[in-house]
Amino acid sequence: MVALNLVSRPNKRRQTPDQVSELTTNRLSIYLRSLNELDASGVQTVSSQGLAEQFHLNAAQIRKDLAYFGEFGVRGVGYYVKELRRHLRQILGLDRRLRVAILGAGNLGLALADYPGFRQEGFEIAALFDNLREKVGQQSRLGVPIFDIHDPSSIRSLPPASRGFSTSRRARCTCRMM
Amino acid sequence: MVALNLVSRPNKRRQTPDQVSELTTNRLSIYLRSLNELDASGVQTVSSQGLAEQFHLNAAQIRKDLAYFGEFGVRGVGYYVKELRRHLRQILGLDRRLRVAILGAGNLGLALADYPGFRQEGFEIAALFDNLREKVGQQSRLGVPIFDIHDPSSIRSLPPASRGFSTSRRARCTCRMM
DNA sequence: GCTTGTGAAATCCTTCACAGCC
DNA sequence: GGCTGTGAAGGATTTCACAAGC
Repeated sequence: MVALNLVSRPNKRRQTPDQVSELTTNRLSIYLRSLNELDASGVQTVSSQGLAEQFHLNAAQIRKDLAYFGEFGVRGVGYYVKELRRHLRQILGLDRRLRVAILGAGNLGLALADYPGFRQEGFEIAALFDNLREKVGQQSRLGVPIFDIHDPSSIRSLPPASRGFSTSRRARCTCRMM
Repeated sequence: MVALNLVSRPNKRRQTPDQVSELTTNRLSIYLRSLNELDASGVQTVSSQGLAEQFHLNAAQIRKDLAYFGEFGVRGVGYYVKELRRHLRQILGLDRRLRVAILGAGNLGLALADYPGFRQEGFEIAALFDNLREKVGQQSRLGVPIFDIHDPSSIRSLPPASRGFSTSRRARCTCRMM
């Protein structure tokens, strides 16, 4: 059993609005993936049309999604990839390290804990939880410690800088990889 | 990098409708998870209200979602858990074995390939793909074979019964676990 | 009594179309 | 010329409210 919170919703009330639709924020994380690639390929600017074609979306929708958080584009030019990427990471809350815990330290939990792709995106897998006594106290190959799922307070033994989880209400994982 | 297709959308045109909203089908798989648990606990019937409270949803919405595919409920009683579960599994296409491939045979891919939870839900992980020469030809601990990602035709060596994948267009994974 | 199924109303989301700007 | 930002129109989804049925 695995719990992860990868698609971090924006903080309520960041720079703008009352309520951002979840559909919008889901798309933002899609745009961000594309911007990461464009940036890595050295592309400087991209138009809403360009993004739209990639994802079979409507260009106006993309502009609306983005305009919702500010005026990031330049008329006649499009969006500067680096700049938009920075903005999206901030809007999605990916500009700070996000500490995450994984429930279940079986093969899957251990593999997820050490998966480099998460770290790369700014997620810090800070702890594993399991209900098997013999696992508690152990750690993953890369050193993620395993705690007793029935004794959440045991996490106190973590150094304070690593505490403070954003726990998702349900043990449910909604992740997009690459 | 991992590609999985867990939330199987219903076949276009099963028993009813022109177009089922993806929002609806996503919720169906949420209901199904709950029904699995209720069934396992021996609960016989559940009302739309009962389901709604669990997920912070509107009871009318749940009734609409379900009524879209037929009249599964009984007025004054609710829904029979076993029966509704069977219907949902059929609607979501989980009543037949679904063959799935995973791209990437790293730690994560290998752990996913052997994760028992998938099999349990009727998914058969039939193949792994990787681009590392030394991995091709190997297999996971439980015997899922690894193929060359650059040579998809190599999958021909699988016994015919295991062929025929539903490939997702993008290497993207949207899975909910438990 | 309680609960479903469902039109109608309300709300939310997407698309169009164009003014405004580079 | 090309592209963004955005009001308005159009669609879709959700919620309300209640008739119908057990």
